[in-house]
Amino acid sequence: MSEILEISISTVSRALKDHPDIAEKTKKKVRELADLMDYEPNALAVQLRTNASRLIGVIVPELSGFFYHSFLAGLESQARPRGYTLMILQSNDSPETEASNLKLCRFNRAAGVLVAMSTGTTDMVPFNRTRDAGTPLVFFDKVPEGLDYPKVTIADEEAGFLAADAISRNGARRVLALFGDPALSITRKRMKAFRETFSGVSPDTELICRHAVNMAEAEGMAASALSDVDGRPDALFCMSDEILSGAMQAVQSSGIQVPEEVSLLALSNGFIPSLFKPRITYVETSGESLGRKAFETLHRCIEGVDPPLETTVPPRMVPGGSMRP
Amino acid sequence: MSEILEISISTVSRALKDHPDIAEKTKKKVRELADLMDYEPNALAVQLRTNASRLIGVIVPELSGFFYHSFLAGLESQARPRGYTLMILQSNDSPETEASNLKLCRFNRAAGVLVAMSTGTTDMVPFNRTRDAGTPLVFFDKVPEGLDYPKVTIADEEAGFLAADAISRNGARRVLALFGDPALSITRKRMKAFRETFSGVSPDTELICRHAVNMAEAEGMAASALSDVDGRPDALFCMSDEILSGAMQAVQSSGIQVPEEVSLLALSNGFIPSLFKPRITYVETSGESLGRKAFETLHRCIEGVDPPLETTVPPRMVPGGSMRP
DNA sequence: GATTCCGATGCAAATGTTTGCGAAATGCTT
DNA sequence: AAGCATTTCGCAAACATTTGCATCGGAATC
Repeated sequence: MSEILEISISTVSRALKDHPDIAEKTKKKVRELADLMDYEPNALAVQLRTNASRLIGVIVPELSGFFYHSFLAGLESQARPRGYTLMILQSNDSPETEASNLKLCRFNRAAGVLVAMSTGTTDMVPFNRTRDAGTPLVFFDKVPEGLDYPKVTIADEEAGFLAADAISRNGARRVLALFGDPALSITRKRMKAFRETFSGVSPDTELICRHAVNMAEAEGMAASALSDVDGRPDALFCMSDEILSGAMQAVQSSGIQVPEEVSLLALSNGFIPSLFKPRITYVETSGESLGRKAFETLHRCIEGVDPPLETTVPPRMVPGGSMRP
Repeated sequence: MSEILEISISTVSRALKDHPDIAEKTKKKVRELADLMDYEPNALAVQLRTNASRLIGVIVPELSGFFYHSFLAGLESQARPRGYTLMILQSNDSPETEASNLKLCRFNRAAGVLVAMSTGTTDMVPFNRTRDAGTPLVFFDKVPEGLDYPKVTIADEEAGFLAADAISRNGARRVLALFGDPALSITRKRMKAFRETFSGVSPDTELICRHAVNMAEAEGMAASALSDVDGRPDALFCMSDEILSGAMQAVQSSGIQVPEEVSLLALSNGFIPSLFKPRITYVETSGESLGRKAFETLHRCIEGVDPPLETTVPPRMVPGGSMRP
């Protein structure tokens, strides 16, 4: 270090951190030399000593896909300026690699961990273990049922409500609503809200709810419904981008006109709906906002102030041209 | 640690690493106790001592884009099993934050750094600085012109060739080819190869090349060409997902039939083309493979063996239904 | 001129590992 | 039984930094 060229060693440390104990002129000298030889303190040593890293572990089921990416973008945009850095791990929907990812976070002494649970995870032990190790843990998007951990999610109920309200006000008579995997709490919540507001607000509209577990299934369901000459739905709702992608295949194949013959509404991040003409009207479930909120609540945990246990990001309607006026 | 319960301290270290010096029975005892009290060595201390972290810095212009997610997914799938972990940083296409990201990588003693350069970066000093600090550095996708650093890219020339060849063999008479920002080396390479093979293989086909800098521009160009009654192209080429997305808006609006009235071919990652019916035929420029290759060459650098200076991932035709048979 | 006090700086311990080297213990050979 | 090799283990240094406490010089006070 610089002490060879001048004097001392701990003085350098203090000078760099602007400690009041040391004289202004030596501070100045140290700073000058420091950036002359562009000195960079060894983060590992610092973190070892202070036992506080600036790493945030992020565990997601999968990295491909549009949602988590916008989430990461939002998260990074918040974390970066505060000096935090993201350590990204994907668990491939396997509880085992999820657990090993958690282990990796502990191993690296992450300042905090953000996790979107894999679909099949039921065992909370690995999570409790990292919490007991003193690492703040907050869930997002795919969250566990209990209330032990802070969670930040899209306001699924509100999104379901908004969607159902818009469709029923649009005057639909028969609507096909496609949902995702019923094992996920997101789909259960969205579906519950959707059904309830529907039966409340326009009880005599025919509502068909189906579950599709992937794009292909969604396409199949939409195709068979659209080809049904007598009972063809006049409105189609898709609870996610994946479902929407599948359904759109069927719509395009069928040659049915949007919105003249069928109205379309989706819950989406916004990207997919903008690919089609007319643009699909959607209720926005913004990954970016989710990322920002997630950082915010994790940051609170790290700072030691208790964050709200449940925070949600509000959805909003984004009009396109896929619904009859 | 466990020495309180038994004996010694460095023995524990050696036992855990299966050092030949220590007896099998004590190894066994140590291991048992270790996972009984699920002991996790402090990565910070280890890395400080050995001066070798398992962090790979990844610097990209932006996280929410068409391409980098699949890249990251491929990268992570390789890095994870080898015990490496990803630290991702976005530079927002600003050379300054790019430089500060590089600094962050040095600061955290990253084992290696992967970077896709920002558009406007010309100053190589920050890069040289991290190289001089002993951190292996490899570029991917958006790479600098010189030959100093290992680079891994899509084989742009080959992709351009494949596309041009397919279109001309398809019997097009008039083709509109939409390219991206001419400032990017990717678009220059793709366009050069495209034009050259075209003029070589079917010199009397009319070829119109245009540059669009974003989705909206691409839409505009495609729209005006498609609405030109006399000179409407019978084939449309898009050099990227972004361009394709824009062009598809125009195609859908125009009501022109694909592939009966116009053939369509794109260079793409594969996701966007699958959203439309008929599926768009495309030359695959796989982000995942790029990610895997990128890890491979960086890994070689880290291990000290010299990697090839330029490696490319070969494109391949993926037939859809958007070209006349 | 001695005591006190204060501002400025250095010492050394501590963080949790790894690792070269030496020591103790054991076994084997004469 | 002594010498030697071999196995098994502990000591201590090193990694780069932070921080409580001691020290040192000088100024101020009496």
